[in-house]
Amino acid sequence: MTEPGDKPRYHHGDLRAALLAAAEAELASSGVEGFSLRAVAKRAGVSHAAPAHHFGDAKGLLTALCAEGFRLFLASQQMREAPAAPDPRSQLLAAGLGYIDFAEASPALFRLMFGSDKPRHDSPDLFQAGRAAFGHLADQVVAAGGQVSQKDRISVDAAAVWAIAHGLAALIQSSQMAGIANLPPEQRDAALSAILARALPAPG
Amino acid sequence: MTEPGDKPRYHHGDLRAALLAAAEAELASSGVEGFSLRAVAKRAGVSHAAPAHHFGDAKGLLTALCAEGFRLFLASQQMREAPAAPDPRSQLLAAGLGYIDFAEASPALFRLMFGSDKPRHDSPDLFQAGRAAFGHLADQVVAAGGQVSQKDRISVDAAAVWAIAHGLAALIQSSQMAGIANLPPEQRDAALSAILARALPAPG
DNA sequence: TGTACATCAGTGAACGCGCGTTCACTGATGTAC
DNA sequence: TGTACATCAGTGAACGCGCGTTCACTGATGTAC
Repeated sequence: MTEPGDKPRYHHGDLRAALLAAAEAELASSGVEGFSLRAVAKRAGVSHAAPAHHFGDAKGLLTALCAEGFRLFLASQQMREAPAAPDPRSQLLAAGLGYIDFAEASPALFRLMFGSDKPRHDSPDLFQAGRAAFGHLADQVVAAGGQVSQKDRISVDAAAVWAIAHGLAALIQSSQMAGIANLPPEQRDAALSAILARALPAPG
Repeated sequence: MTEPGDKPRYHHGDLRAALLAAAEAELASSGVEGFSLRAVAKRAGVSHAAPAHHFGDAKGLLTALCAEGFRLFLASQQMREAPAAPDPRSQLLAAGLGYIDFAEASPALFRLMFGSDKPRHDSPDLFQAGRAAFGHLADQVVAAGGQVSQKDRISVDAAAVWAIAHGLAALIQSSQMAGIANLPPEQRDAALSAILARALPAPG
């Protein structure tokens, strides 16, 4: 992506990052199903063979974008936690709101992460990014007094919080809960918090 | 789809239904993103121009399949209700289990219905089928003592039940809750019911 | 019952399209001496 | 500081592929008389 005043240079400088940004924009505008490598390259102002140098093939680019998505996803949760009250329960509800914000703000990315076969789900980078995002949620559940898995089993507390946040996110993302999503921000947040709170065992 | 012993006839008889069945099978084996009209026609044993007579174009076939999916989705909920205890609370939990069963049994169809742009979401047939499925869930919530929307607003009760069922369904469908999904059937159902029950206000 | 004819359902060849990938290339960069 | 050279990053033309759609056609069906 050449900045307005720049001379186009043969070597880009940081094409990898520019391609990821272009891919995110392209995904948002064309959706998972309409996504193409050539369109991303065009958006980044580069020949369509260039991405291969950085990502190998098309799946590689989508995999990297998906991992990036999990990092943004985590950041979205943390963005809500910062201004919230410091008690664990408030922090957990805030994380839930951040979870939903992300799905609403980046629906195509959300779909890529949770409903697409295109990324390589066995990629270590992707695995680690996903792990970090869900681990954060699990930590919040524990802090709020819930219990989380020993070994691979997940507790009812953690599963309930996760499921309800994910369900709200997915339904809003697919325009199936417009009644709530279209409320004024404060009412929206209050309604979502009330629903999220159902997942918690004891009313703090 | 010609039965083993049949002579292939020029006129199929009920190609529309056969194409829908082939489309469902093709979707299951190739996924939403790999779905193609030609593969469906091949699977149904028919030239790839034939579907146009029944569905217009590729989007038309996917739209019809999606509507069919909502009918199966409703049936899956009812399948669980039949053997369950007749009290409203048990019936609602059963519907939730049926909701999840469907996503697990037909993940690609679930994705087509909830996470794809390919079907025409303004199709009256599709709209009606979706409406019937969600209306059923809403009825269950009301019967179990919750309150549902006046006008377009949805109640906290209904949204919570819907969100938690949907979240469990979506997460299990994308292999992100294997810890629960892989339990032996009875434990699985018990765990899911316990989580679903969180959404309900009063412990009946 | 038989024939003519309109309508319908499926065929198969052809079309243009956008896609991901490959490949020989070239311009830019960095390093060794 | 200057030159030679290896390496890297991006180009652009070409490839083959599968796709959805179109179209003239033909076989089957149903109906009117």
